Amino acid sequence: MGKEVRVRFAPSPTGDLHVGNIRTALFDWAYARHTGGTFIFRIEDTDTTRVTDEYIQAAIDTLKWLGLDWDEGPEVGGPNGPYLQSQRLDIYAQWAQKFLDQKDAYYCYCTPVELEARREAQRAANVAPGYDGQCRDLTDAQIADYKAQGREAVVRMRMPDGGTTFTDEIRGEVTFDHKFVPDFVLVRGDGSPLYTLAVAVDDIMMKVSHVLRGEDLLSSTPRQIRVYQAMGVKPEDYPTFAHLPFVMGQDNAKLSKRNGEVSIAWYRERGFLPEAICNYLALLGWSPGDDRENVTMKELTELFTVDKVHSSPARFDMKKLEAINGDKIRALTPDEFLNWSLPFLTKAAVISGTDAEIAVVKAALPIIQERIVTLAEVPAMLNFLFVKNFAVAEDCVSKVNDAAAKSVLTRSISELKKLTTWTHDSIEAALRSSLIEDMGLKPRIAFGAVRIATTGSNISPPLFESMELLGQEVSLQRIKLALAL
RNA sequence: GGCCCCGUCGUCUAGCGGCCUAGGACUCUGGCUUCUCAAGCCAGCUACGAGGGUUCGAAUCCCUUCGGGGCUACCA
Repeated sequence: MGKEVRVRFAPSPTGDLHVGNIRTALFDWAYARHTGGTFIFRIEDTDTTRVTDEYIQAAIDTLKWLGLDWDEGPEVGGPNGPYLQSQRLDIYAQWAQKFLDQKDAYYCYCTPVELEARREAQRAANVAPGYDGQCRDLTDAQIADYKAQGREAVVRMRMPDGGTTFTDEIRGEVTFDHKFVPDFVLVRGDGSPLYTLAVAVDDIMMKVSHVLRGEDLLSSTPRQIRVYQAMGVKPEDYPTFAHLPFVMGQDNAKLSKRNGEVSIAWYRERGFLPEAICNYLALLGWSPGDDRENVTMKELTELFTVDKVHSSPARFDMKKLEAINGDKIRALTPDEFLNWSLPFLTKAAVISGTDAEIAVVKAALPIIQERIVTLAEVPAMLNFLFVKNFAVAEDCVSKVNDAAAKSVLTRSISELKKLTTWTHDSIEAALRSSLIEDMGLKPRIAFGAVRIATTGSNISPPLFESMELLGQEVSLQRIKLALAL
């Protein structure tokens, strides 16, 4: 109550940040912003065999792209740094030594092979597997003997008898009996710290007040609390825990490459807007409490509270993400839409980026804004305006080379040639009076032929607007070309 | 196996003992609109995992059961 809110997002970048990570980051960020607190970004890179600099940089870029700005962390610094655990090794070593001195921790000389054998035996005997405490009270002679054998020692935390009970903001009171929380390793044989040591130390030293993280860490909470105790932290100064439900894949398994793309970079390339991703992810495990679904980032920070977070896992649904992305695209201002679209157009080589091209794009975007779901569709939608070697799509040729279509196109040419003003209104008026009224054709038949001739496809943005953008000369050229098919 | 978490339409959710013949959104189906595709509008389909209690009354509280998930590392 009343304590300063400090939340952290602390990923271990062993790969690209995925949907689940980002949902956690989003909630951390939203909570910090909602409360006017501090959002800390910390990199948990104690597992040097799996974390790479590339992944760390990618994580930083992804958070930036999503608009999840942090107050303390990489690049921005802060008073509680450094924010990369790999740069805090001496801190962990000091605490580990203190725990050793206090007899809260002890050196364990068991080898991985021995441990595995004993665990196997425990499983076979149907006993809870876990460290059996063999090295808890070694004599000096035993230690000397192990050392003489050249054994490496890990530092292990002593779990006292009893249990740990804490209140999870999302799940309520949770209790773990220490019978099922074996003595755990704090420091590896090579002297490097483990997650269990580093998180706890950092959360305390960085004055983290609220730990919102994935529910996979729920059962590691008693171990962290044990470290707090050893650090001499008073219970009222422990962070508040809130374990977020998982984001699952379609088949109810943890999200993975197999059941849906998980990397945020993938969504970025596919033309999803950061705001759409955040909006959709916010709805996974949280709701404003009413029927609102479309929220901006700003509204999210205003509405987000932990008590509205679910305790049950949610399945990721691409269709709904797409629907929201479409909504967000439609809500873009013309300039925003232009800025988001340009990279996709140049990457697809539809335009090279000249001012003249951009002017056309700018004029054309309004007519496609409500017909696309992702930005990746923009190139295909506008390609007909820029294509050098225009040709009618294969599967559409048969629709414009019959007698009926040819008469439509012939008449269109003669009518359109006469126009002295070339606007979608004048084009429509000319075509309607000649093709529909004079020739008595159904609009979809008549305009369909013109559409294929001018845009090359039976699916296109609105016809008359498209022809206006194309210009009189090019439009006529293309219709003549179709007539020759 | 043990420990822990979770369980409302296909999916995301609203629901905190009577307002629930369970509401919204996405998907799907049908229709309207319409120059194609969209968008928009209307309609429809479909859910409280099961069984016991408690209560005048339960999706809401309790128990059991079944199902799903996590952890059980010198990963995080």
